[in-house]
Order: sequence, then structure tokens, then C-alpha cells
Amino acid sequence: MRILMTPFTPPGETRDKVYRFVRRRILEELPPTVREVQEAFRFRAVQTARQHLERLVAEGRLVKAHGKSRGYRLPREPGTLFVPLLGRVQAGGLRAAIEECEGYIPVQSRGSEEVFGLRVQGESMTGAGILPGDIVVVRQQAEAASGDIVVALVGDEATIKRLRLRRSRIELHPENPAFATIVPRADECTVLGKVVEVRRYLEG
Amino acid sequence: MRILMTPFTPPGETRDKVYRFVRRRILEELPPTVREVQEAFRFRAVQTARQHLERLVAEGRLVKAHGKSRGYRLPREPGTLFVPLLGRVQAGGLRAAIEECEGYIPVQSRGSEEVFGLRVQGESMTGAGILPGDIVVVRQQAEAASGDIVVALVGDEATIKRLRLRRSRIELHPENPAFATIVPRADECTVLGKVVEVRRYLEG
DNA sequence: GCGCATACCAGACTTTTGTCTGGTATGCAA
DNA sequence: TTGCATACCAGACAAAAGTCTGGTATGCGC
Repeated sequence: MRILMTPFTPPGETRDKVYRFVRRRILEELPPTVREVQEAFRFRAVQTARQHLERLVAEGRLVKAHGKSRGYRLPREPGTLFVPLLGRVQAGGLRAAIEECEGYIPVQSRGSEEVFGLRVQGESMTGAGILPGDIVVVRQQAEAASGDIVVALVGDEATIKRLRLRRSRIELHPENPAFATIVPRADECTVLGKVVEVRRYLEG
Repeated sequence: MRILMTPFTPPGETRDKVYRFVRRRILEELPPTVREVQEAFRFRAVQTARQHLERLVAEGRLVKAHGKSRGYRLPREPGTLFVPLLGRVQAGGLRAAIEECEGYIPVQSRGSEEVFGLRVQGESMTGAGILPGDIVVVRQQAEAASGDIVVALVGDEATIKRLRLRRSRIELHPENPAFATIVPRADECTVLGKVVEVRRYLEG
């Protein structure tokens, strides 16, 4: 009679650890192979790792692409995607700005909307809690409702303001008494998108 | 003489498309295999895809794990993880609050630090651009530097304030003239962590 | 012309990886 | 006891995926 590595492990305990391991690896962008799971837990047989993984799939905690390498994934996509972080946007160049972006930030998003991040310059929106250096997350859309905070291209530079739709014109309101409301002509103003989130990183 | 699929392609053009394809796939959590790149671009030879990938590595636009399947990655790892979002924290119950959290939010973090999100209540930090309903991302730590914005447990409720270390005492400063500075006794105040990020979701 | 670059193709080899068949040990409940 | 669950092991096979050698076509500068 041979001595087994684990005399007894409570049901589900190892499986839970396997789940957390796989989950972490997936969120780190490289799902593990079956054998990587095996090695991480020092199983002597591939099948042991495979069994745990298959049960996690059966339980609905994971999903998998059959036969594909590193095919285990998280079920309902957490809906995270990385969007480009832009330094500034100048006339016409949203596409160009996305090409030469500073980096990527994770955002939660439903669907495959076109979203980007933009670093805030200037103090015109401090009254709305948007400070210089903050990052606004913008969903691209050409239309917006009165009262929305939008990113608009006025002249040859993008600006962040609160949109007000009047009877015959649009107004871009700052949220800082030191700045004046902008009343652009329709042909010199383009709404690039709506601000859906504001972020401030206090270190790093 | 046989007819080639592509009579001539400008240098770097296809490579750029390959880069964008790979990047998208990586951000979607499943890096492509060499053959998947081949198929996506309808190359007739695996080697063509491989050559583009290897050059992207040589250019520093990608990195790879040699010999591993789906081994191509983006250079500096973004490293995202999900942290619990807490509604409020009351005396002693950080652990308990994490158990019954409202949900999870993605944050960028280096390492496996203990991080949580906390929804802001009250207007005491509006001067620092932290408004009611905002979410602060907090890194758990018992110590903090003077000037840091911290989450502290004073009495039986957690509060967000700017920390000032004086000679003989600590002070918790609001950033709103309508609120008073708190000077707690050392034994009735615990620093739960430091605010490293502020977020505001403007819809949903 | 020549050499050299890029872009691409053909077919093969080797390693990695997913999958499978059959086995042992332990606890639990009928 | 039997049956059945879980947890784990051994060794193999086959598909997937990384790697390699050697080739053709086109453009560019000498």
C-alpha cells in the first residue's frame, strides 16, 4: 500500500483554491493551462487538476472553450475592458489621439461602446468636483441631453463643460465662477461624448 | 510563376494591424495563438504571422513567453483586480463590511495589496473634489503620512478626512469650511487606510 | 546587374496541452 | 458489508500550438 500525498481533504476546499487561482490568472490576462494548475497545487496527475476545473465548469463558476489551450474563462464577463487614456484632444484628431494614447485604464462597461479616458486640464469644472489632473471617462456620442457634462470640440481644442440646450442655441457652462459660459456657433462645436465617470489617482 | 496573395503591402502596415489585433485580444483576456493570427489575416503560412509577432517583440511593442501557448502579452502589465465596494463601515466591522459588500469594481494595482472601495457620505471633503456618492478606493494600512487623505474609524463610524500629524496629537481635517476639524484621542481613532483614488459614476 | 530589405509561402518537426482509460484511498449512509 | 460519493494518482494518446528550414516575389539603392 502506497502513501498518498493527501490523506484527506475536505470536500470543496481544494476546489475553492483552484477557483481563486484560475480567477486571479484570468484577471491577470493569461488563463492557466491544466498543467499549470497541476503544478501550482503540486498534483501528481494532470487529471486531478482537470477534474477540479471541469467541476468548476459544471458548477457554473467557470466556462471553457473545449479543446482550446488556456480555454478556461470567467462566466459572465465582468464587463471590464481597457480603454485608451488620452492626454489631450485637438481639432479633428480623436482617432489620432487614440492612436497615440498615454496608456490604458480599466472601466466597467456594458456592451462594446466606444469609450475613452481623457486627462483634465484647467480649473473650469472644479465646482462639479472635476479637478486638473483628474481623468474623465467619456462615452462617444454626438448627441447629449441638457445638463450632461460633455467633452466638446470648440475651435481646435477639446473642452469639458456642462451642456445646456436653449431654444435656439447651445451653451457650454463651466462650473467655476471665474470662467465664462461659452456660446459656440453650431458649426464650430462638436460634441465628442458624454462624461460618464470621473477619476482621480492620488498616488503613482 | 504563381500569383501571390498580396502583390505588395507597404512596410509596417500589416504589422500595425497585427499589433492592434493582438492587443485587443489580450485586453479581452485571451491572447491569440500564432495560428489564430494567421487565420485572422488569412495568411497561408504560419510563419508569416509568427514573423510579424516576433518583430513586434523585437520592437518592444509586445513581450512573449517563449514556447508557451498564447504567450504574447503587452509590455507593462496593466494588472487589474476586482475589489469589494462597501456601503458604509461601522465600528470594528471592516471584515464584516467586506463580507456584505455592494459589489465589485476593477482597479489597477501593483501586487496583492488589500484594497477596497467605499461610498462617500456627507459633504465634508467637497473642497478636495470628493462629493457625496463618490467612491473612494482605499488601500488598507494602519499608518499614513501627514497630508494624506485617509479613512479613519472615529467612535463607531468610518470617516474620510485629511490627516495632519502634529507634535502631540493627530488631526482629521475636513475640506469644507462648514465642518470642524476633528481631534480624536489616540485610543478612539483607527486609520483604516489611505485613499488612493476617487471615482464618480455619473450614470447607472 | 547585384545585394539587401520587406512581405509572404510550404511543409515539416517538436513541444505543449487537452483529453482519456483505468486505478487507489477515504469517508458516509443504507 | 455494499454502494457511492469525493479526492487523488499513473500513464498514455491526440490535437493544438510553437518553432524551424528553405523557398518566391517585390521594391530600393548601389
